[in-house]
Amino acid sequence: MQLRRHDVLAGAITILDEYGLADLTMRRLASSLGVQPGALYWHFPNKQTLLAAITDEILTEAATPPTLMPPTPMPSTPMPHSSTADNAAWDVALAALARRMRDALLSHRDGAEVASASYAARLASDAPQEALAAACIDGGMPPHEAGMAARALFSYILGQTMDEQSRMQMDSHGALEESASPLFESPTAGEGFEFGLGLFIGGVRALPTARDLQLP
Amino acid sequence: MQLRRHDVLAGAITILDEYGLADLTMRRLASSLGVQPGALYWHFPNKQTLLAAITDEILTEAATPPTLMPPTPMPSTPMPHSSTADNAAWDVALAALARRMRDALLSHRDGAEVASASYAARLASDAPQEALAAACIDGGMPPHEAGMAARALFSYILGQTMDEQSRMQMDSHGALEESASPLFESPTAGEGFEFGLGLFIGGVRALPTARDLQLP
DNA sequence: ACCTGAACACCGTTCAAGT
DNA sequence: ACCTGAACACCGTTCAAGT
Repeated sequence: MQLRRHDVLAGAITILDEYGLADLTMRRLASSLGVQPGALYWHFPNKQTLLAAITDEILTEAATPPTLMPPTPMPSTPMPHSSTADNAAWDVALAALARRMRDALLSHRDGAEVASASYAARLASDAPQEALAAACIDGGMPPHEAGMAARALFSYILGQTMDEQSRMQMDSHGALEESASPLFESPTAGEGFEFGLGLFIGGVRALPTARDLQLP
Repeated sequence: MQLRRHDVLAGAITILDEYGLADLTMRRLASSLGVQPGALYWHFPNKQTLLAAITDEILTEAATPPTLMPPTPMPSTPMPHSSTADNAAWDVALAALARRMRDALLSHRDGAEVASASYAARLASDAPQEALAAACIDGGMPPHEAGMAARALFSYILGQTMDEQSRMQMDSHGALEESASPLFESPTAGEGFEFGLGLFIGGVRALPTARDLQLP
């Protein structure tokens, strides 16, 4: 049976989920696929690129909602409120997108760390940021600002989720802590993310006002 | 001449600035200090801890402003507006703190990446987040929310700065790009950071209002 | 086209033994 | 207390040669 690019990717994700990023080595991946290490380099030029492919696999689906198959168009029933071109619930859509990305990262061990490394190496797809930017544009933001807002929100999603995930790993791996100054009370799972997301969206909502004011 | 912990740290930062994180190996650091690799392990238990010490060195100073030596107390001149206990310019202070942290990270090659790794490993000091939280409390936020806001803002600072820094490195290392979809127009240096910071602070400012509304 | 065999040039970490 | 010498157990990557 010949090895296909997709098999390498799937094998890598399996090792990631089961043993974590530290144990995801090219040699270990090769032996789990019953192949010599060098064989992997026919399918991927290097490890960084393989990690970026994992990142895309994890996030790209979250960035493109299932297109919500219009539930078999019932031509007789007129949709209420569906005629306005401008999406009134842009904030709901933006928040939903952000949560989908967080969930996708959390659904794989060390997912946020892998993604962070891939984006730092500038090898992963910009689809997630573009999806966020599109939601901002739906909210009436000019494209340039939407791009910046999307990048800012995505930075937050990656960083915050990485933080949560490393906290999880520390907790499961024999937690002791609650030491000296635990930065006040640690928020429960997801509370911190939701709070930061709320701040961000509140900031976007306040933007038209802020433009007249003086930003600090 | 005996090696001291501080010398190891200084040597590591020198290699980081000159050659980058990829070239900062324990063996290379040892030979630059004229010592065997094993010697480093008397001063630091492992490489991760050394990297965390670098992170603290880079960020702790930025988190604790120079205390603004009260310019030789002139007891005769009464300070105008200085009697209010509540800091009215909390947003200015918060933004200034965030900028100091960004600047500190940018002042060392791969600084944001080193910090990101250290915080992911949960080995770096929480002083930066605590400083941000204190500024939020000065703005009237309850401690629990201030902690969450500080974590969120710090995640943003780390992520966005890492993004900028990796972009810089790509630009200097033979930039081609401006390819297919450059996520609209790339912001000029610092513009992206300021915009996201403005969103975040706008969100904090809008918090009391938002608490009555329904967050999405 | 896809993979093996085998090497190259490294890593981080440990630890007895020295001074 | 601080470091050497030397090893252990790995890495990612390359590349002629095979099929």
